[in-house]
Amino acid sequence: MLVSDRIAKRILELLENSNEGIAEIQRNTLAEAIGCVPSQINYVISSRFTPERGYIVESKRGGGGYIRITEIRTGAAPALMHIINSIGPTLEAQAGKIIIENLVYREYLAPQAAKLMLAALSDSALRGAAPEERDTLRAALFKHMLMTQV
Amino acid sequence: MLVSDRIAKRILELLENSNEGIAEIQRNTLAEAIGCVPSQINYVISSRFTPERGYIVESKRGGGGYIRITEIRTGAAPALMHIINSIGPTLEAQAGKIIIENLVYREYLAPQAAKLMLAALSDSALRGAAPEERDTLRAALFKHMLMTQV
DNA sequence: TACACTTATAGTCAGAGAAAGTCAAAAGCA
DNA sequence: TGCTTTTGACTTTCTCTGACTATAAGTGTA
Repeated sequence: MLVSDRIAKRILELLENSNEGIAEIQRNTLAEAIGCVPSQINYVISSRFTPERGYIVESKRGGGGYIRITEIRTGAAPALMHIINSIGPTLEAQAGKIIIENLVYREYLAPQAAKLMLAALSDSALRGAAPEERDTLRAALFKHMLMTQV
Repeated sequence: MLVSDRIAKRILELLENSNEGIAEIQRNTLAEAIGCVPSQINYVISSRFTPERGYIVESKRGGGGYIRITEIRTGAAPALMHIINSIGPTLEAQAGKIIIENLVYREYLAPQAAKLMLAALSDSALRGAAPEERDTLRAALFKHMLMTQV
């Protein structure tokens, strides 16, 4: 299992074990527990715990510093609308995949619907489109499909 | 025996030896074992492990990368496979709509899934693609999405 | 008290490394 | 001759690392 996956898993565990959906970590401590350099924690957070995926991240440096990751909790409809609005004119396959997985995790999307959407957004399904059009198309497809779930 | 045949055979073996019908390979490793260039793995996958033949392919690049080929075991819905195979290289929006409505009527497709698919196949979702590409794209999208419902 | 110095954190960024993907040209075959 | 296979150069994506920077809190001293 990748170091990044282990870090993400650990954070998700902390989120699940907290009633408020808050995980508060100390960067150096977590890095040491996982066995990686501290900056890799930043990498994982900035690549996987973003606002589009439904997280708020705050931190404090210096003595008593911390990183706090908060899971945004709203109903399904506002969450979906938020995502639809936050997706720009283009969307990469991997980014779409992570958003969908997160929606399933938060039970805003049925696994069956998620599978369908993942298939539609995959590179292989969009192979028929010119490469420079794919990300635009993917964004449009995703928005249209999400709209049906609101 | 062709190199491509040996690659395909190897993947099929992996699929058979897996309970879930999943073969996960590392492109470079397999290429080395077979004794070919890595890109030939892509060639074999894109020419033989297609949705029409009942496979779903996912992959990840970078450290810890992989290619995952999932075999769809069509127990419940041969009708869907039949439709996937009967769709040619292009598909018009109206034709897709009729097929979907029919599948819902015959209860092969949940209304929720149907909505998602209709949204993805609509002209408005595909307006980002060049007009001459749309019907090709729609056919590929439809096949990929149907595969997930088998 | 105000200031300087020290310690304890976290953040940033560029580069290296580890895969997979793309595409067009060459080669092989029916 | 026309389709399929094979090859390899180039691209893209994701991960990991470490040096350097920024900020907060604690501590001692004038």
